[in-house]
Parts: sequence; structure tokens; C-alpha cells
Amino acid sequence: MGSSEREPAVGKGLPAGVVAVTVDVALLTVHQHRFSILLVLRSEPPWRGRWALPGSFVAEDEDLDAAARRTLEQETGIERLPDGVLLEQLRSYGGPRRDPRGRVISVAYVAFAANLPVPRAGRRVADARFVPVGDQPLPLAFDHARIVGDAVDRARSKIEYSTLATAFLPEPFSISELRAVYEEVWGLSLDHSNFRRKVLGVEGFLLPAGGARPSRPRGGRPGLLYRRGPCTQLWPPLRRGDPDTGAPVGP
Amino acid sequence: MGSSEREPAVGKGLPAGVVAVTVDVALLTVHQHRFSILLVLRSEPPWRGRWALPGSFVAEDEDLDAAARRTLEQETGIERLPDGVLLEQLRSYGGPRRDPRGRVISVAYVAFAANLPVPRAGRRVADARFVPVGDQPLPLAFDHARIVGDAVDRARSKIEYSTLATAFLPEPFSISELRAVYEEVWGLSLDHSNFRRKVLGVEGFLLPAGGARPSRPRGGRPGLLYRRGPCTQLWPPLRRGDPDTGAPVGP
DNA sequence: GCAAAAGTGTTCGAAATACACCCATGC
DNA sequence: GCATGGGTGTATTTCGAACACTTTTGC
Repeated sequence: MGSSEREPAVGKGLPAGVVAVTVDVALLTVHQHRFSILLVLRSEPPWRGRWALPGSFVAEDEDLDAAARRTLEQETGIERLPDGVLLEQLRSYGGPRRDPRGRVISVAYVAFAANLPVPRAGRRVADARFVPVGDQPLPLAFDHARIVGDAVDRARSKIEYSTLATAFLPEPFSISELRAVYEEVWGLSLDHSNFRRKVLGVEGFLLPAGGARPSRPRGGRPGLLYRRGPCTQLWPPLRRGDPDTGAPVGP
Repeated sequence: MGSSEREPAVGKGLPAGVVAVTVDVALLTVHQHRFSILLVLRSEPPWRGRWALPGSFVAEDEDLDAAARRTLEQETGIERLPDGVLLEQLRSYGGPRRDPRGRVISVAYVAFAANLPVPRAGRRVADARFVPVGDQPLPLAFDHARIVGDAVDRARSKIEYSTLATAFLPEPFSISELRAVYEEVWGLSLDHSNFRRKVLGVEGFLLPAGGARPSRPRGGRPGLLYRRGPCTQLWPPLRRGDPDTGAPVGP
């Protein structure tokens, strides 16, 4: 809300409504062992036939968070977002020329999810799929490539100091599965022994869930299973870079 | 931005413009040795006579960052924002009832500044001043108390792992002055010896500027002076909490 | 000289890394 | 049995916190 108006006020004191507001959601997940993002194929102009983030205009009486949830449900055929899907605001994008239809400001969200149903086409969307983040990027509509980049940066950074990585796994999960998430998102390998010690050393991060499960069909001792604990921040953080060289850490 | 419209499109494909967008700026600084925020006294409704963050509606062809800069200049009598003032987006606030005039979404910014001129009243503003963050908070207009809280959290967190704290100091500065910034923002005391070793150990953080300056009128050895280096991220981060207890660290 | 603050050095314990080694499973 | 991965232990090293000591200033 403003404390001063630049343009003459109209109606109840608001300037003429020349700005539209959308939400765009970058849903990140680990799908078939690949760190991936949910994209939709636009079936209407502008940018018809291009891949884009799910997005829609904010309705008149709708909270921004609610708009983000609704967008995911409407455009991907996911009836109701499963519990455990984390949705947080990323940032807003408001360049005056970012949408050919006029002045459109987008409030972007990041979502972290596990175990989603295969997405299908929804409203105004011809197709929907998970696209691995590391693959040659598709040309995206609007400035969505930048939003995707910011979302991926956020995820890579946030799993360092928060328990976010568990959001990429269905419960219960083994420590190896959790380590595989870190390795896939960061693109490096971690020492299994030290990783285990670290995550178990953070109180309230992992709760024993009972039971065990082999991680590969071809042998190996089954790993004990855990579920998410109440802790949300990691201290000390997990590290993804060498202190001196900045190079990846790993065997 | 949107890939699907919820409401019928009008004009060039945009829904009816029921949403207004503002920027609000939380300018943080260390003023007279107090960690402070710039507030303005509203001279127009709504919330006339209340303290608030500087804010204004985004103009039709204006980038969000530019709107934030303009807002600071117009409402505080600061002709041109000095170089070295850092301005970054905080997040957006979009509750449907946060402004009595209608649907107004605010893109909030945080600014980090040093050595500003004393603010004065500007457009639609009766007064402007720096208010220490730690003081009994004034009742603020709109949801600005929440925005202030988020901005302060951002600052307290960001000086841990970035070189941001130097933005609160005019160049050149001594290491003690830098330490005083940390102590004031975090509200604790730090070991002068270890602090010095840490900040000098981060390559490219501090560049010798030559000369020295006593920090107090009543004696003490003058401290060598430095200016900001090219480094922006701190590794390892400076710590503000005890690893075990979460309690403040210090003598 | 004394007080105060900057700058330097040292000690001690915690923590991270890099391994080696054993255990449990599939085949 | 062998290969594969989970779980445990440990030596080495690095790092940080604490604190003693020296230096340079104002008074």
C-alpha cells in the first residue's frame, strides 16, 4: 500500500488499474531420480505452444498463497495438493515489458513436493510434465527461464541450512534416499558415512520410523527408515563446497 | 506470469484491473549508533497521522526497482540516493484486505544505507525520521509492522553470510566500527580479537585504505582504516548464536 | 602513569574429513 | 562365495572460542 499516489486517484482512492497481477509457480521435485521442474505447454496466446511455468491471474478476493495453490491444481490436474507440499514465495517480477498484453507483475512461488501424480493437462494447458533441471533447457515463455533459475538457486541454497530436502521424499525414507536427494540437487557425491553422522546429529531432523528397505534391487544391506521430525533449521549446515577452493566436496 | 486467466479477459487479454501495486521500502541504517529504520508520517488518508514505511504506487511504465528508488527520494527529501545504498526486493504482501481502498498488493524492498542526510518531509508526508529498531515500536499503518519485522530479520540474517554490514558504514572505516555495526544489529558483544581475525581472513572483504582513526574521544589506540573490497559473500559466515544453546556468543 | 582500545599470540577442545572396517542383503 | 550398499569406529587435521599479552593513543 502506498503512502503517496503518483497518479491522480480514482474511485476509492486507487489509481487507474493499469496493472495485472499473476502468480507463477516453480514446482520442484525429484522425479525418477532427477531434480526436475513442472512445466506446462501453453494452449492459448500469448506464447501459445511454448513451455512455461504454471501461472494464473490473482482473483479479486484471493490471497497470493491461495492463488498459487489454485494454480497448481487447475493447470496440472492435481486434484488436491498432497500434504507436505511446501509452497513459499520466491520474489516478484515486474519489468514493464515482460508480458505482451500489458503491464503484468508476477509474484513467483517455489513449491517443493514429493511423490506427485503424473501431471496432466489442465485449464488452458495442452500438456504438463516434469523436466529435469539439468537438461538442455526448453525455450520458455515470458521471463520464466529467469524465474526457474532463481527457484533452482533457492532450492540448492535452502537445503544447506534447512530440512527442506525431506520434502522431496515420500515417508518413510532411508538416509541413503535423503543423501541421493542432496547429491542430485547439488550434482555431486557425498561421503555416506559423514552424511549419516551429520543428519542424525541434528536433533529433531529425522525420527526413526521402524523397518528397513533395500535401496537397490541388486543387493546391499537395507537402510533403516525415518520420517520428518519437527526441526526445520539445520545447524551446522550441510556443505556443498570446499572451504578453500569452492570446489565440490566428495569422494 | 499467467498462462491462464481465471476471469474473462478484456482489452488486450488482461482481466479487469482490480489490483493496484505499490512498493514499500524499509530503509535500514545505523544512525547515531542505533540500528534504525526510516519511517514517514502520513499526511493523507488512509491512515493519516500514522507512521508508515515510505511507499507509492508503481507507475505505468516503471520497473519495480526504479519505483523503490523514486519512492525513497520523493518521500524523504533525499535528492539523489547516495552510491553504495543497497536496495533489494524483500517479498510481496497481498492479503485481500490489507488496504481499505481496495485490493492493493505491495512489493516490499529493503535498503541498506550509511551516512544519509537527515530525512525531511516529502510528497504526502508530514514528517520523516530514523526510528531505532529496538525501541518500543510505534503503531504503524497497514501491515507495515510485519514488513518491518521481515526486513529486520533479513538484515540480521544477511550480515552473517554476506559483506552487507559494510553498507552501514561510510568509507573508510575501522574494524572496530564494523564490529560495532554487528554488535548493534545483533544486540550482543563480540570478541574483538576473534572478530578482527575473521574479517581479515576473508579475502577481498576489507581493503587497507591507509591511515588510522581513534574511535573514542577518551583515548585508545587508533584503528587502521579499510574500505569495501570486491567480495560479497562471507565464508566462513560470522556467527551470532551459540551452536548448542542458541544463546548469544560474546564475552 | 593510567585507562582504553587496537593489534598479536597461544592454548585447548570441538568438529569435520578421510578413511578403514564390519554387517546384512541379493544373486 | 561375491558384490553392493548400510552402519560404526577412528586418526588426523582444521577451526574456533577464550584469553593473555603487547602496543599506541588521550589525559
